[in-house]
Amino acid sequence: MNDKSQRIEPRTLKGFRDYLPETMIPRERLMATARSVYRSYGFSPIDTPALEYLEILTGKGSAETDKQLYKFEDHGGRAVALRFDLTVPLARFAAQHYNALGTPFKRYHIAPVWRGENTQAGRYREFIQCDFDTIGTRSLAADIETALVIHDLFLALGFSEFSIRINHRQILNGLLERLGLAQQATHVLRAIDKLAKIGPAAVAAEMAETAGATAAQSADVLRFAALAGSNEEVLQQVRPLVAGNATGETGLAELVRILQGAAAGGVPPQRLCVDLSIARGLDYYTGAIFETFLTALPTIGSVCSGGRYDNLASLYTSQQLPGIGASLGLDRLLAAMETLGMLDKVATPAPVFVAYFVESRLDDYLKLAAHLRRAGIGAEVFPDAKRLGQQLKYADRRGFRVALIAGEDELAAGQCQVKNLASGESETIALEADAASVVAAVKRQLAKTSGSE
RNA sequence: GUGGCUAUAGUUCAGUUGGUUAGAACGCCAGAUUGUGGAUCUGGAGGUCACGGGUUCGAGCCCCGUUAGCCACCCCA
Repeated sequence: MNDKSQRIEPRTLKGFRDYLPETMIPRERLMATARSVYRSYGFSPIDTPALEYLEILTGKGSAETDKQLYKFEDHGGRAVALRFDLTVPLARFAAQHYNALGTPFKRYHIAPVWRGENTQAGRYREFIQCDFDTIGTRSLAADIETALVIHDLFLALGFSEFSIRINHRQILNGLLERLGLAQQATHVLRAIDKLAKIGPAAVAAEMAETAGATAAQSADVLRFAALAGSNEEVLQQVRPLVAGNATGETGLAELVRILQGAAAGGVPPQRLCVDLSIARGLDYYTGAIFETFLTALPTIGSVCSGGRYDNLASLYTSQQLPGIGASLGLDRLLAAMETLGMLDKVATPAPVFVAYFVESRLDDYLKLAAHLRRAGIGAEVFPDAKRLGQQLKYADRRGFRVALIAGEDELAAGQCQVKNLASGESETIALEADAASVVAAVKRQLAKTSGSE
């Protein structure tokens, strides 16, 4: 077994990753933040299996998603696949439990999904999505609420500079109808979606190639996709372009209503911008569509996207299930926060370090830590009675914020040092049977240092 | 899936037209300081040069394959 040639090389599959504490701690914090924002709006948690019958996942898929599916045969000879998003499982789930759920139904789902596509920076084969959806209602109140949730979410995550880009599929469809491009809508929208990235000339070329658009049609499409200015200004310019087209006028009216509601709900207009170049590649969107960009890092792409769909579960049930939802890309957002330096290098989730000073006093340290935990403060007792300097170095490296130090001298005097590791400040506190004063001193010190957990 | 670039200590990288025992910085461990961390100094551990084959008297360096990473396309979170 010790023979090196027989040793198995430890490694992870392409596109899959291990998570060390310093990346897992912020990851969990983000998930907890998303969870609490979703719950504050009344969204309920659900979960579904990682594996589904292949036919469930391929039913609505395009050739593209089929290629990305991890599919195989299980031990019983069933054709199965790993879910590649959380929306298709929701459709199956809603169709299957329709009667038990009732409508409207609001759920959130934070879970990993798998895509067998090529990797790239911030793009992996296994990643977490944080979805929230409202199904069973066509009310624009749900659309408005989607904007509010996204807005609250990014504020709660610590961002102030971001913009939620909003558009409406029916406006796009109305415009395309007037231009005679309605049949090729999917290709045209896919091309428009790339406008910011590849520029108008390349978009025109793509539309000519994939949608057979004439030069005049391309020019018209690009003209409306490039409309800019304040929301009022953009809407003003769109109005005549959809005038007389029922689809376009409906879309425009809905968009106006959503903007008004979002403003009433507290979203400042600079954070919710009408952007007619937002198209979303997925063809099942039928109404409002959203993408969210970080002002400091627009190149990373959308970190939270979604939109309204008319009929989520038509493949699985005859029930009409309209809805709207969005998905936070946790791993992409983490990659962004990493490059923006927004993540603390903390490798411990407990803020208090208890030094193991005198070997015979272990029980005293254990009691001290227990009192802190009872007060809701995480505490770790060092496992070895090593030199104090080494223990403090360990505490410092891991990002502990307060250290408790009690040697023979302190214990004999019925005292304990409470040391703030950020400032170096240390106070000596009386150590009562219930350690109440120490707990109070720890709370005081923790309040002085910023930090989470 | 297609095309391009890359792979040397835990990390970031040196390594000269192929030529003896592969280096640095940071990190890690220990000591200077048998009760006080983030500074300094000293010492130490750690690499079959991603893996497998080939060319050569000789390969970290050249060739082929595999794996992984990065970039573009595609698509998307």
